[in-house]
Amino acid sequence: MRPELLKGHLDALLLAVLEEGPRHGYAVIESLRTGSGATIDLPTGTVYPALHRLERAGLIASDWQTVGGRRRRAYHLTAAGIRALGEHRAVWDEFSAAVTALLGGGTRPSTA
Amino acid sequence: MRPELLKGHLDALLLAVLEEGPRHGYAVIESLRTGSGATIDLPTGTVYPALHRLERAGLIASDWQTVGGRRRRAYHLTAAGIRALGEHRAVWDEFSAAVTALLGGGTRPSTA
DNA sequence: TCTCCATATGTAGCGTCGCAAGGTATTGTG
DNA sequence: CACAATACCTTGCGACGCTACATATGGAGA
Repeated sequence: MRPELLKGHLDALLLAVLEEGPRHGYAVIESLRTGSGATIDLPTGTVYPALHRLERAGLIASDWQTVGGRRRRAYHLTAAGIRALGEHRAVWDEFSAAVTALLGGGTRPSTA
Repeated sequence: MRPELLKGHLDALLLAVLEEGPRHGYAVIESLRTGSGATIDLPTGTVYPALHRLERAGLIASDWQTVGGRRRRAYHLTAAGIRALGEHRAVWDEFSAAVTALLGGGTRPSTA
């Protein structure tokens, strides 16, 4: 699928994944892929900067761990992040409803 | 709502509106607003360049009209545009299903 | 008549942000 | 010793929606 479709929705997805529990970057990518049926499969160059952005914004926080000699950075939601996730969900509901309505308005043949 | 959410979906919406019948730019904006319950309310600086892009891509075509002394440019779908709209619908279905699944995965409290 | 708004179209430049590409380091395997 | 998998990071590009501005006509109101 065209990648730019994500624009503006990435933050919501990252927050939603972290709501299920703390994850490090690599694991976040895994969760997105499995949770979406392989539809959402993001490169590290997309996810890591996005996580940094969210941390800078105070929506998530991180702790460094060392597991088997490898350094990991585990992210978890902050209170502000939980709030933001709620807003994102509301925005997504409204946006997706609007787009679905407009796209289905013509002949909607697929639903048959 | 945040505007960048549209990224990548604008073309689909424009094609869908034009599927209902030929429209000029101003009317396209109107149709999007009314068809989405005022959620999708786009500035002309967004819509006109997008229509030009779609025409350059061969997905829509235009005819100049003069109605009441005012020049209008009426756009209509081409065969390629109809095909593209179908693909856009499929992509949207997959994308929105994936995002909805991921966003609802945690606690989904709103649906009660 | 003059002004102002709605209609109707257009462009230039900016900012955002996802992505491709490249880079570092460790553990384990052959 | 080489190579893959794990795990992290950054630079720079490109796409594209938006703000702001510019232009022109018709009709309503002062």
